[in-house]
Amino acid sequence: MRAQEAADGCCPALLTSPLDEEQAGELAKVFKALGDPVRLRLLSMIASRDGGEVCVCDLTPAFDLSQPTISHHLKLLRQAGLIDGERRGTWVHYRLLPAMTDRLAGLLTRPAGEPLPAPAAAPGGRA
Amino acid sequence: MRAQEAADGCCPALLTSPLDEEQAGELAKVFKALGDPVRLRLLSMIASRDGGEVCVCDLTPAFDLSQPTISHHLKLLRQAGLIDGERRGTWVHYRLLPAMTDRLAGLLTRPAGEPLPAPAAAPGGRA
DNA sequence: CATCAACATAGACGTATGTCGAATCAAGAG
DNA sequence: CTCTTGATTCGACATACGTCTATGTTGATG
Repeated sequence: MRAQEAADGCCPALLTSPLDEEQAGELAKVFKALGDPVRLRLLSMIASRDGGEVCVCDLTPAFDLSQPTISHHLKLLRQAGLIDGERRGTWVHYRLLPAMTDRLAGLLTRPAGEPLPAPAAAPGGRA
Repeated sequence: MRAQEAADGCCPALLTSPLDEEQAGELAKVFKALGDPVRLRLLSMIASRDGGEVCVCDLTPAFDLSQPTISHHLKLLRQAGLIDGERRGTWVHYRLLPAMTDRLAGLLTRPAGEPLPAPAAAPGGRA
């Protein structure tokens, strides 16, 4: 399965080797799930709970959006493998799946020994 | 936990404290820029270059897309603060801006001492 | 069984996004 | 100056996305 991650140690190595087309597609889904302010806040609220679980009834009132919309965003986060939900009685509790965030963090972390790209000689006024 | 180092400068601490609405909007733009397979591969190709710079003429033929489309994606990556471009003579060279990827990596990295959410372990009342 | 509350799903609608071809701008060669 | 090559910008279009209202499903309660 994860054939090429062994080549660099762990993961698909976004920053150290050109990304495979298939890997790029998989990763894009996850990043796309993070590419929305509402979902980012939802993930943040879920992840920062010490117990690790948050009831939807606690999430919904924090936004100025309808309940189905929140439910929709939670579904996308779940489909991206970032969170998981479980029904307990009347309420549904969501929790973070740290495996995915760990993987992303690893992808975006430069190897320690990697030389930073030498900055251009004299940055001028243009950005 | 003194999670947030600065209001807008360094580390909004996605996983340890609820994300601010404005921070979420800013972050979402960056993640949205990463939420496309083509852009992920472009970023990967640029970042993995040892010299740190890649000519557009090297990037375009790697895709089955028109040159304007590649240029469009590069523009989005640049607007997200992930890469920067510089024209040298006929060709334009792009390079990674590691500050942004470092920031994202930090956001997605859990603090070492942070207790991982135990999967349905605590039967007691939730806080 | 009837009813209510918490979430999820379905369909609809406006906007954003990815893509293209054509036009335009920038730099070098004849 | 003109012509060619590299790259961005522009205008258009199909699709995807975020949001809503309406409806369905699940579980608790009387």
